Amino acid sequence: MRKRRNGGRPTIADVAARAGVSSITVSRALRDPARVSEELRRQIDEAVRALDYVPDQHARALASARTNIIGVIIPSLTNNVFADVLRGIYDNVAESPFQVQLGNSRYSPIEEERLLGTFLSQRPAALIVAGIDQTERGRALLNAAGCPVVQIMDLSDEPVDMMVGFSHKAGGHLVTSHLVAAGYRRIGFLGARMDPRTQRRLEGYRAALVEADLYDPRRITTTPASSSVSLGRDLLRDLLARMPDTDAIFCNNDDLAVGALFECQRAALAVPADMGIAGFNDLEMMEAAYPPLTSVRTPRYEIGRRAIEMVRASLAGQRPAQTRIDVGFELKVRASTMRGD
Amino acid sequence: MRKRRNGGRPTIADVAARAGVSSITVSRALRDPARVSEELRRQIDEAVRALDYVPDQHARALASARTNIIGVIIPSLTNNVFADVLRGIYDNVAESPFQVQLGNSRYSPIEEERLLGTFLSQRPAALIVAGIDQTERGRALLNAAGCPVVQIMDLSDEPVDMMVGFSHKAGGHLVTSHLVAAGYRRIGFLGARMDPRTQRRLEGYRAALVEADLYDPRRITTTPASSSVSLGRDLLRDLLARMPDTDAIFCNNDDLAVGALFECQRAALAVPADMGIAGFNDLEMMEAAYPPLTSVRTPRYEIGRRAIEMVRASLAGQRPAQTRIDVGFELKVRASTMRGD
DNA sequence: GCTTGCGATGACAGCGCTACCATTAGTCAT
DNA sequence: ATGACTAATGGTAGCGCTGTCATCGCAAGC
Repeated sequence: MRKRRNGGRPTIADVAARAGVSSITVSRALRDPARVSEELRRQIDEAVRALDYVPDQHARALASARTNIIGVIIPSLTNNVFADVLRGIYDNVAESPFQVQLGNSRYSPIEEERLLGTFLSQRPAALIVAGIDQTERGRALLNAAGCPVVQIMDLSDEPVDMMVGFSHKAGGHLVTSHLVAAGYRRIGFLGARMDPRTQRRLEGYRAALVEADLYDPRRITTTPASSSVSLGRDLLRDLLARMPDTDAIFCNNDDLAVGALFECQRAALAVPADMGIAGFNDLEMMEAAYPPLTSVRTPRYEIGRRAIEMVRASLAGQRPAQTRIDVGFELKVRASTMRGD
Repeated sequence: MRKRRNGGRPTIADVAARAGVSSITVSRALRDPARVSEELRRQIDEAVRALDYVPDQHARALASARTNIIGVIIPSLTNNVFADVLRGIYDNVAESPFQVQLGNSRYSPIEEERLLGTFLSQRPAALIVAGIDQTERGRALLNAAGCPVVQIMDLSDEPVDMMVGFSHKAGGHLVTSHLVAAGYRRIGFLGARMDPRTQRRLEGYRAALVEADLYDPRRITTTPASSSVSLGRDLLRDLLARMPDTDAIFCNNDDLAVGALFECQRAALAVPADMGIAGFNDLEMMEAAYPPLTSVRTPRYEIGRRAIEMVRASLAGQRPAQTRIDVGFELKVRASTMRGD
């Protein structure tokens, strides 16, 4: 009797023996049933079930120099925005033979580059990375990846391969223009983290205010700290200390907007009369706040879903017609910016 | 010249040739440097660097029937509670040779069982699972896993292997007793999802109110829907429609508490005078709310950190002295339950 | 009837690594 | 000096699967 190191799990040879065929036929029946006659296929299926056979992924990967791992690199685990994207990814991978390998770059391009190296050394089936702001070497790694690559959350004119996202600058511009149209004139900006996407939203803000001839850089309040509700409170407090006549704020994150709302309540500033508040992303809580908060709804789950869709199509040999998808966004105007004048 | 399927990556044989040793010595030098003489070790290190050699994980796994994958199964990606736990896990795995494989059971024990099967078929180095409420077969799988297993987030007297968590019932009891002590007499319960941990918090609530002779099951409002801020608003509205004299609520999640706060503002109910509000978990936003919201702080990051710590100790052959760790919790009393009477 | 082509199946040789055992040289007690 | 042991290194044989080529019928075409 042969000694087994694998804890008694059946191998493809066991299935083959039971089905009365060679192991390579079992391998084919499993990977591409059409290449095996119907009768053998039935016998093999029976044997697989009877033995409770599960293919060994490592052996498969070693022999074929291919895996079923989709690497996903995102900058944050705690940011709800990415949680929704991940849900879109995991939900749509669940029924497939693929597995997700998740990496957290913590908003550091260096860390992202390191993760890319680690992931690529495992020959992933595909790679999904958040953002378009890789380091030079990171981009080189992606270009040489030899597998489908999807950049998500943002848009640029030079995708490494495929891309699903929306324009953050346009989003920032839209919401800021809305504040102007609503009658606000001294509009501030609250920004946390200041990662590249945040920067682009700020650019949109700036462009909209320059157009309206209302731009005043002193109303921009940012911090490298990561976004949170308490930070929204603190940033608004800072801004009002410096520029007490500010009459509206665009918060680059919904967390900040909620924090700012609480700070207004604390300072007895009426929203939207004394202070207009708008956020970005439209997390679920925005609509439930009192007053409900204006925000830019971004289709985050959809981004995850589409990314997996593109990956699966590519791997099935059907490269999607559109390799650069703009999923857009939608301004949700709510009471927090409806000034009654 | 031999054909390579691996895209030209150097193998252990290349390193061995360059260092002038056999490949098995390279293998040893990499895995357990102490078993190789210092001189060879130096030469091998040099060769590894020169060739930019990265071991093939799949070949390693196949040959050794072991991997460096730590499987983690959690019930939700969007719940901030688990995001913090994940952060604790990922942060503490980053510097190790281990990799995390994440599974999302979506609060379904069946799905969890399926994931356990998938993960175990890959012979993980260790498994971390949320909760103690596995299916019978899931528990059997864990018992037979043949690797360290850590159950997290909860406590029981029968760990499969190791355990890091706290008592949800005690947490629910503590916060409810606090409401009683603060002078509230008609205390409601808002609960979403009603997963096992939520159920235990409800048990704590019930026990505390029975002790105080204030228990009235009609004040319990629950839903299987998943927790959210808008749900907190809706549940409180329901509760007040049925039991308008309710003077305080324990919300089984902070989301619900924030939603309830907004609903009080909408209904012009003063917090804490007309309505006391307490949550659970103490997410960051609780302290920033107006008024700041009472909650039970749970050490979520710490749970992730300790789980990895236990796993790494076990795998290093140093089984931790304590295999069942109660990380406790802390009641954060804030203005939302400080009635001035 | 014989070639040609094609679909279905199998034999065999690895993929890159490690378990296992063998070998060698050196150390120590007797 | 001998055997017994240890530390350092190597040789060999797989781990479980798939790529590649070979083989075998069998139908179609001349």
